[in-house]
Amino acid sequence: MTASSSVSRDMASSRIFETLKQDVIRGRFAAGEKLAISALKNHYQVGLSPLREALNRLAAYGLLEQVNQRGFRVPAMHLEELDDIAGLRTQLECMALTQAFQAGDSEWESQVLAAHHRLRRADEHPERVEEWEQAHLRFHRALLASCGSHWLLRFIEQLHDQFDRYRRLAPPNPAVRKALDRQHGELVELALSRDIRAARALLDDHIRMSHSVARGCCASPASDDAT
Amino acid sequence: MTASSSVSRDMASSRIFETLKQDVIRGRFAAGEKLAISALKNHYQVGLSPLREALNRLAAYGLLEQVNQRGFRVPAMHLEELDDIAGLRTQLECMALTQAFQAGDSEWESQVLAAHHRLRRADEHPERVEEWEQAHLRFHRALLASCGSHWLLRFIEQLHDQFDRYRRLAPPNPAVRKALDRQHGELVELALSRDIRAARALLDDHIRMSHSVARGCCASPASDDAT
DNA sequence: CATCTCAACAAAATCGATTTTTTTACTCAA
DNA sequence: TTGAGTAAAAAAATCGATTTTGTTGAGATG
Repeated sequence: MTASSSVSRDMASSRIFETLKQDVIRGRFAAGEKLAISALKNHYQVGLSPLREALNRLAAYGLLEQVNQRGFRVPAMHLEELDDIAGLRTQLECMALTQAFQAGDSEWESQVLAAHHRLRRADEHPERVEEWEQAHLRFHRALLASCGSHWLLRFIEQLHDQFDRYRRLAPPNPAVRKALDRQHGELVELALSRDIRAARALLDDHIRMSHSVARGCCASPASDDAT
Repeated sequence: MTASSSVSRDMASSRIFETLKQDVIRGRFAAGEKLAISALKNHYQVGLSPLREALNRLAAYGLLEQVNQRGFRVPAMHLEELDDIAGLRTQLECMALTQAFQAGDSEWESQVLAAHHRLRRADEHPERVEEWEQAHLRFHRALLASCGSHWLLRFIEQLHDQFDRYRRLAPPNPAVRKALDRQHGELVELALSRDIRAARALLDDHIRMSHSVARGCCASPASDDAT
């Protein structure tokens, strides 16, 4: 197709930004760990300048911390912060959901259905975790996409990334996964019938469930060591 | 004082970040303008690396846009986006205000009073605009500081910066300023008496007033030109 | 024995130069 | 006149080297 021919590959700094972002979210670094810049440079095989630009962007995004003359570190994790993130995420997503239901047109409905279908398909291959993760993210994006607020969506995305950092510490749990998946189906139905009240309650539950799972794994936090 | 002796000056990149941030917010660049990197380098007298790191941070923060292989530009301004920013800011600040009133202790009350006093003092020198602006920002920060949510405060700060970019386009208006200042005083009283309902209504009005002022100046937007 | 100093070391931040990409200006043909 | 093609110019991105700053530990000092 013609569209894909315009794939002007992005800059090294953008590529390394995405890679590092995923690696932080997936917990490939220890919480509180100091990032040795030259080690990263060798590991990812990139130059110093694009690497530093990526680190700066990640720090501004909140997935790294920058200390004055002593480089970058992965933020420590605290139960307290998880609760903050989950609580705010619930409020913002419910807000967006309401607006999305009010403003959503039939194109939105189609996208939600499509995203849900992809999510169910991804569920058939339990071994490909990352594909499911991506489909899951996209489903929730699609559900709120029609809310009409650029900034609300932006903050929700940011909170989602923060939340995922905690959630992914927890080991996979088929029972929970199954329950969450049932909720996804119900959310689609409620979207089509525009049942705002029920959908808000369900989304609240949905996040609460993930929250409590993540909470269990954050309880004994190998957090704020540094040395 | 001893505290100020620990002024380990920050890196060049942080300094230029702050400078550029203020310059964008204060409208020293045209909306939609492309930033010529080497021109900035000369103008601010900094090296390329710290400059680029600052630009990357600003882009991640949302005060600049980064296009793939063609550098950075100041975001265009749209009435539609102003409405989005103002609406979301109202919701988030009211949310934070409620929590701040519930969780605020006497230390918080003291800080609010102190910030309000500084704001009134700054008001006595109408010529020093930036001092008033800073005091104003700090007053609103102090009012919400005890809300207990790091991330909520972070998002509010970000929206505040975005909002200011629009608000500062409007010419100074003594009548409006006076009305806003009266509201600041009322907010302090409502904070001390913990009158959540009244305070939310007042804060809503407060933002709405600034919003409509900014809206007047955004109506004929010299916005998305680029050439 | 604890603490301080300072040199050697390691790491981060910055600079200057090079490489890559985009934009501009121009030529020639339809 | 217009439009495609192309070479020169400009700008952005990246690299390698240098400078600056923080850290460590041996030896001196109280």
